[in-house]
Amino acid sequence: MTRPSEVTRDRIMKAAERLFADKGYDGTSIRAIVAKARVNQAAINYHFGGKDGLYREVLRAAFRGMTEDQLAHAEDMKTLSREEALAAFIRRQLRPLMARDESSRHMRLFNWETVRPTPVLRALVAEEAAPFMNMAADLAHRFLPDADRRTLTVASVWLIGQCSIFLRNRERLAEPPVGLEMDDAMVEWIAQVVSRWLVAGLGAASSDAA
Amino acid sequence: MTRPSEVTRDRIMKAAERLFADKGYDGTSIRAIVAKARVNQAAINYHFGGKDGLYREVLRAAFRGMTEDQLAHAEDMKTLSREEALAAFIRRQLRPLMARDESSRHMRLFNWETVRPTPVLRALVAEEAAPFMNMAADLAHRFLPDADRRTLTVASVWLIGQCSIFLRNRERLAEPPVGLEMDDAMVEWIAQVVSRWLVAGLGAASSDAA
DNA sequence: TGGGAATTCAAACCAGCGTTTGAAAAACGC
DNA sequence: GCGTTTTTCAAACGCTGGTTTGAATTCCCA
Repeated sequence: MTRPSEVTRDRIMKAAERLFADKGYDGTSIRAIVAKARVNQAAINYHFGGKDGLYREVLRAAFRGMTEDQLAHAEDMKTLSREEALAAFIRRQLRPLMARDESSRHMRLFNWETVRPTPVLRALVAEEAAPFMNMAADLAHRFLPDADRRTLTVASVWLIGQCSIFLRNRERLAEPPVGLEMDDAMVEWIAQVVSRWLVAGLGAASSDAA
Repeated sequence: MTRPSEVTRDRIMKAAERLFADKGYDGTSIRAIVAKARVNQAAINYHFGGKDGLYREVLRAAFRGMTEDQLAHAEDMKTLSREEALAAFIRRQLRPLMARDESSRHMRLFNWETVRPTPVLRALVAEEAAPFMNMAADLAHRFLPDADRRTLTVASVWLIGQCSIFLRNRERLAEPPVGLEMDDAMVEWIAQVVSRWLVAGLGAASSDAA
């Protein structure tokens, strides 16, 4: 576990996860990673076979972690009303705006993929993202019990995409002409408002389903 | 107008607009542009002062065009019910999925900026995007007449971000595990469904506003 | 403890990028 | 038509990516 080689591997993963989450794949250079991790430049190629391999590994770990998060919350979700469950779902999506912990980084990594798919890893993403998709699909199903598969699919994708504009534009939204300072209170409030709109939207749809 | 120098300028703009719309700023290289436009590589620097200058010009033109589109539709919007207006707004956002005409390219360019802000041009974007923001704000206001400024702002941003996940992931969504083939009928149908959810969501909120 | 494998390291390599250069060609005004 | 300006062009420059190299070092186990 704490073999010397494992620690550099770990240092690289940690540094890479942070940088990829903040700047995305293209925005992160090998040299930036090794500087942050304080390891030699060739170490990435030695341990991961290249930048792609490292990214694959980081993304895989992030998805695993995120899936665990989701599964852990999935139990709570069942005890919540569908409205509360949806609100929790949205709040978790917006959480990276305030928190800088591990699961927030995972969420931001995932968000890069939803918004700017990395050419390298379609297969992995498709595979690992499935549990997350199911989560959203279950949620949608609670609001649209009579909907067909296609409707549920679109609803899931739509729910997952709800918050990316806020995540990707934190700094810009703070400036004119928008002027939304993203402090904790604001994020919490946005989560509430958006949740309310979504609940009302999907909730109404369930009653007048065709 | 048809001075020889103008034609190469125009060829460059045309090619660049297409490539930037498809691949974004970082994904598009000078060499790709000049190959498509069939002009010399130095022409971009000569006519636009560099890649940044060219992008600024393309983006400015695209925003101008898009603003015109929006203003043109703004009149129609007033004659429509708020529900129909919202549906039209969403349909225009999704239009780039089916059409490959000029205004679709403008919309896709704008979408790149909402989703992955270019460091170069914050000022321009903030300035030129204002009319589009106002459009969304007006729309939100019709559903939330009693809402405060902050709520309207969030609602506008939220509306603008609704469709980016569909625009940016056309190819991926077509594959498993999602499997949404984006033909014209599908796009039209998605526009309808999403519009209905939004209408119901914002419509309900107006009645129980705090 | 000795020897082979695993790991680190500084340095270089190579490809692609945006940009610059300086001369050749074309266009323009008189 | 001529001299000047504008515009094109092929080539190269400098820089930053990711990757490779080969020797030096460290680790690990017989």
